[in-house]
Amino acid sequence: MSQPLELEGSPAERRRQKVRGAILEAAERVFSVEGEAGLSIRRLAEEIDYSPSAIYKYFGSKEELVDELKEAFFARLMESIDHAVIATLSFDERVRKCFKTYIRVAAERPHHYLAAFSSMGSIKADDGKGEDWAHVQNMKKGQAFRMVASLVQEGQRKGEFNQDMDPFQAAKSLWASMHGLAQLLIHMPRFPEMMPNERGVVSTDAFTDFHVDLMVRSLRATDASPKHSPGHKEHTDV
Amino acid sequence: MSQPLELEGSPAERRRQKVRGAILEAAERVFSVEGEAGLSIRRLAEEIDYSPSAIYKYFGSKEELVDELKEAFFARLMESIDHAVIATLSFDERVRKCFKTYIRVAAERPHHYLAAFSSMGSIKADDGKGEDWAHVQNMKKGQAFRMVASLVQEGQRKGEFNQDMDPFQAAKSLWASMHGLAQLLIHMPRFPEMMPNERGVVSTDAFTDFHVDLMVRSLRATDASPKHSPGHKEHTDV
DNA sequence: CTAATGGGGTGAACAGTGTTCACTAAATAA
DNA sequence: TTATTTAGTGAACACTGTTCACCCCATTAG
Repeated sequence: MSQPLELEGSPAERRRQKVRGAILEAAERVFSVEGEAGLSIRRLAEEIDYSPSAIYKYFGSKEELVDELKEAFFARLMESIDHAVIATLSFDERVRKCFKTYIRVAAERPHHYLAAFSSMGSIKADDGKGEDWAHVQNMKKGQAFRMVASLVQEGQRKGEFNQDMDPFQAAKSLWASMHGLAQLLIHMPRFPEMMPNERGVVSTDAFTDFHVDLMVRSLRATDASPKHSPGHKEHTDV
Repeated sequence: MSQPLELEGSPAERRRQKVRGAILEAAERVFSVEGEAGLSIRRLAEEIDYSPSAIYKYFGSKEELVDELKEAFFARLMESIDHAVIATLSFDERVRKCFKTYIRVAAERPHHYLAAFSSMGSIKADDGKGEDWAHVQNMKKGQAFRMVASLVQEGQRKGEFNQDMDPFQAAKSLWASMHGLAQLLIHMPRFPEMMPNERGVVSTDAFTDFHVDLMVRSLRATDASPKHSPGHKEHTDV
């Protein structure tokens, strides 16, 4: 994945990037196991044999450092989904694979995923200006959304999905459902086995399949007339 | 809500409970605004005019104190849902009200809700023994689940919901979807207004309605045969 | 080739945090 | 009244993120 190759720039710059890389690498190592709580500047400094204050020559703050870890994680998440979706043929399987990959990757790197969704501590101040979540929109240019939304649109064109909903609103709702399961799986790994009133324990994979199945069902075209649907279909291609 | 009345027990015990109550009250006050991050023992001590170490005569640790706040919150959440559901007549509206109340209360007390779902820091060690989430099962005796599960069963009896699924698995899935939206609303309050490609901003209420609508749709009976459903119906009444 | 400059690296310190512990002082029990 | 709990205290420990004056050396300017 990471290509050491030849660091570009002057030898000074190369040395700098090398140290910077070492910091990030060590940070990633402890963060993936112990999370932000276990990642202290002093410990990090010890791990790379530098003084704590040295780290501040490379990163303005701990938050800045962790932000870089989160960003890298999100890039990998998107990459995983892209990879999984591209290699899938049937439309139905493509949709399912997209959701399942998201949930699986999130559960595989719990600390990264949780950190990515935490304004942490004092909840992000809503400054009124609509940029409070600009990072999501910029994040791979909102690629995740466009992908899910376009899958919804494809389903609508094929007549498999309800045409009476806005694909973007649907994508947001689907995201919420994915996010919810991911979060629960992280916080309580035994969640899927809970309340098995038929014989046999339900595995994480099996429950994820079940959840995704419900998600897909919620999109299906039905003859039942919707009571109130705040998403009029507007034929804007994505 | 809170009834001061006559604290039971000896005068000594009464005084003790009074101080304990003052601590909890002050803690609740700052926690609801600033969350666990803003709640420090020293600040709390200052607020009630005691020394920091005094607090440890009443609570074993900060975590223990916060746990009590969380528990109280969950009790209120359940109460709100109960209240909302009982006062609703139509089955369809009852289901919707249940989901919407959960999401609304969660979003109204973001710090409490987030704290309640955080093993926080080093993710809860999975000791193999199945008690890792016992607190949820004990929490009002899993009342929330039984309520949702029984709503699902009612729908199945009425023929409105798909009979080919286990009500408990469905309840878990629905919980995940609720939880996901609640979480997203907390972390990005402007989430509902995101990507409005038809005219007009989508309010939180409207988007919640939309999401709940998809959740209900996912339960609806269809003639389409399910591909793989890990929830065989077992007629075990709840 | 020498001299000045900039920047990597350092230890000490500041302001916090949760928590413990020896110690009073007061209220209760005998 | 005496003995024994027990609420309350201040100081300290071991942490945390972060800053600051300083040193030293590599790179660059003259």
